[in-house]
Amino acid sequence: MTSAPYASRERSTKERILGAAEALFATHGFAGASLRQVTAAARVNLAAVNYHFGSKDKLIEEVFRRRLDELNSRRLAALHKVAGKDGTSLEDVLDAYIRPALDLSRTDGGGAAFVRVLARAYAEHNETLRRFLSENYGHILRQFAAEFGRLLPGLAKEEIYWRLDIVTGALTYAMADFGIIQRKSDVAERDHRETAAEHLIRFAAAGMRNPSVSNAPASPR
Amino acid sequence: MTSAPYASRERSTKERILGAAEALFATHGFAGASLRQVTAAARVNLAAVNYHFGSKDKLIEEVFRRRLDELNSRRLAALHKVAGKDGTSLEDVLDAYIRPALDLSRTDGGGAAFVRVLARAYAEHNETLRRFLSENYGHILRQFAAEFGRLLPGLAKEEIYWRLDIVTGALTYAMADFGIIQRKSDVAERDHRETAAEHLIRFAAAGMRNPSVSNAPASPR
DNA sequence: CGTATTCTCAAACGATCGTTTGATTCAAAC
DNA sequence: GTTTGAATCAAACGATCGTTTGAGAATACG
Repeated sequence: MTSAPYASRERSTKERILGAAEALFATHGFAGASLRQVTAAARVNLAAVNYHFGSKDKLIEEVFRRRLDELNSRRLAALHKVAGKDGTSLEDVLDAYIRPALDLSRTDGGGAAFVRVLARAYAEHNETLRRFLSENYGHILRQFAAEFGRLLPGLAKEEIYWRLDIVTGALTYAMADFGIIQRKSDVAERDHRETAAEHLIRFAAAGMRNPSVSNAPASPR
Repeated sequence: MTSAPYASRERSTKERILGAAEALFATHGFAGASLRQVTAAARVNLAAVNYHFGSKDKLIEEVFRRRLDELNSRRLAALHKVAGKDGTSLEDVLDAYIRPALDLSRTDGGGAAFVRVLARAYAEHNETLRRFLSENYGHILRQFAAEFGRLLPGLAKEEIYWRLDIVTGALTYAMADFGIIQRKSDVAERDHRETAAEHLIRFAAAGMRNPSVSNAPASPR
């Protein structure tokens, strides 16, 4: 294992494959995007995927790992800036959770595509993928839940996990721009995402703050 | 076109195909579930799909139409029971929106599978499917938005659509049981969904009631 | 009855899938 | 300059995909 040959090109073969796979997985899904589409978009040979990653499944895992590592550390960094402080508000913690995903979706290098890939991953029932995501998300989820518990002492631990779970679902949904409502055509994509994040933070803060009710809420049928 | 031959079997070939397709689409996705899997699970001949439905895409559309017609009419019926009345609360309207989906997910005939299919449809970028869903969902969405506007006169129309959109995303996410948090093993599936619906109604009501803010909420970065 | 229509079935179609192979090209090591 | 190993390439592998075909079975209708 010496230093890589062919290194004097714009981006390495592995990175080009990862970028192309990210974009195509976002558009056509994991089963819907073929390795021939991916390698053609990356302008590399078909065999390069199995050579560099081993298999299509391993490629999928690598697409996730590259972005999730960054997203997780960013969320934790934002959380640690406000966690345990006196003046910290619920909106601050939610912002630490949501903002990094928004920033990621605005990254030039395909972050917007990855957010859609992430939403697909939630919809996929693939057990291998679910375990992979749970390991990554569960780590930061516990730390956020602890901080929410500090700011909302009246809520049970399980209740907090419930609400944070809903926030995550709504976040994934909104960030991926899967809404039924079409945004106005004159509103740019990133302004749309920014507006969505603001709405979501207000929405989520109100939902998290809502006092717990002992019994069933609306019509108990 | 006379009455159908072969009618004297447990369930018709078309219905068996639809049921098997629903279950397999929920598990493996639209591209991930093959017609050979579907016809094998339905115990019908491979060619039966193209004979009865024309193509795989038409089969997918029919899987949606069968359930969405029922879900839409149920939601509208529930809405019309409370719309325009004096004592109607926000929770009542949200219940009219969420409860039919919960009931559908508890249907014996594969409704639980369809809810997962529905969540997949939101994650799919398929334009044909998006248009099909938008036509069905847009219809009831307008009526619900009108009632929400009556109960929340302080909110702009666009704001209501934003929030209702987020509720729909969170609903789809929660109903499909795609949460990160694993439910306790001793809690049955339908109890889990019931609890999720109650949480979602409380969460959504608080979010819908949250007064509008003129400027950006949390950290404006 | 016989004819017509609807439906089922086994088999095959061409296309595309993920993966593997073996030769070739390239850059560094000695 | 020769050797070495990593990287790329065209080509093909077997498997599976959605779809079509044509013959046969089952029902409906005269």
